[in-house]
Amino acid sequence: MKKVDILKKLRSSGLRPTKQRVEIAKFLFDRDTTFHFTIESLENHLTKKTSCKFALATIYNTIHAFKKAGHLSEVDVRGKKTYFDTNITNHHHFYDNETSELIDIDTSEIVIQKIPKAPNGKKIKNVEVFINLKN
Amino acid sequence: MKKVDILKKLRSSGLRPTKQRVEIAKFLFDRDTTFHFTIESLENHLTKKTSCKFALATIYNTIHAFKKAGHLSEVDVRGKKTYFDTNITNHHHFYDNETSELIDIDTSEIVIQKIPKAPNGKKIKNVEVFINLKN
DNA sequence: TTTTTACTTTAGAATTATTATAAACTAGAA
DNA sequence: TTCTAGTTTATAATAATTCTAAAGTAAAAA
Ligand SMILES: [Mn+2]
Ligand SMILES: [Mn+2]
Ligand SMILES: [Zn+2]
Ligand SMILES: [Zn+2]
Repeated sequence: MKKVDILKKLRSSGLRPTKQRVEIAKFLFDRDTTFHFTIESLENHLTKKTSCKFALATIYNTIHAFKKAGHLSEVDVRGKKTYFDTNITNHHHFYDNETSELIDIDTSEIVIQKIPKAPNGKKIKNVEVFINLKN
Repeated sequence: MKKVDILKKLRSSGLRPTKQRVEIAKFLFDRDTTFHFTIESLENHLTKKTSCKFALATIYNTIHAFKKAGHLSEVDVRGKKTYFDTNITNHHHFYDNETSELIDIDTSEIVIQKIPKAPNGKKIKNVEVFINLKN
């Protein structure tokens, strides 16, 4: 992924390319495998890997703008912190309780043979499979 | 379910049968269908349906004791509040985004034909299917 | 029964994750 | 360069949850 794509992510999220935002966008999107993170873990990575200072509010604001623009998704994980995901396609997860890590599962890797019909007047929006791991 | 069962729930959770705890236990376990709730919704129901006063801390403490004893389970739902479940068997859920309500799905109603194997050195602990509903 | 003890309830303080605020700063237009 | 709207930041506010310690109560001991 080139720098022009980073700028595109920012522009399409309605964000000016400031120093902090470019660093965040590069960190999130300039990689070839999915990245799952919390705001806290992202902050740690950013302060470790860049020479830039980040107010927590800037990280929250930028991540929310990316999410709103569809560049990030959110994953439900037990616990108090919100998990975000750079994989915005429909997919499933392994969750390692020991390490608190998420691992992507492509939809093609899970086949559901039988599923109940939605309650009266409702439709199925999407199906999420969450596989808890143990040692 | 008889009162003796309520007392058994309390005893097996290491809790003395006080007025508040008996009311909470009756409200949660003296019913024949699953009850999904947040601490806030439970507090509302309790103050509405009983003549007893409940400190929030008492509700939190009691629910956590029940959960620790295995009488309640927790469900991951998007949002900030923790959801609890009186159904402690392995099962799945519909989630209605409009009403924020959970509906149980028995494991027999979902058949998974193909599932990826767990990552190296890990085992599958359980599989949770979460079906989001829309109108 | 009364007394004693350990456990419980409670109001309010503390903590944690998140969101809001408003003053100082800056990218990009004019 | 100057101007303006948007941005960063420290800090305050909020929401869910947990902690605390004083006052109350269940159940054991006497
Ligand atoms: Mn969560
Ligand atoms: Mn949750
Ligand atoms: Zn993912
Ligand atoms: Zn359930």
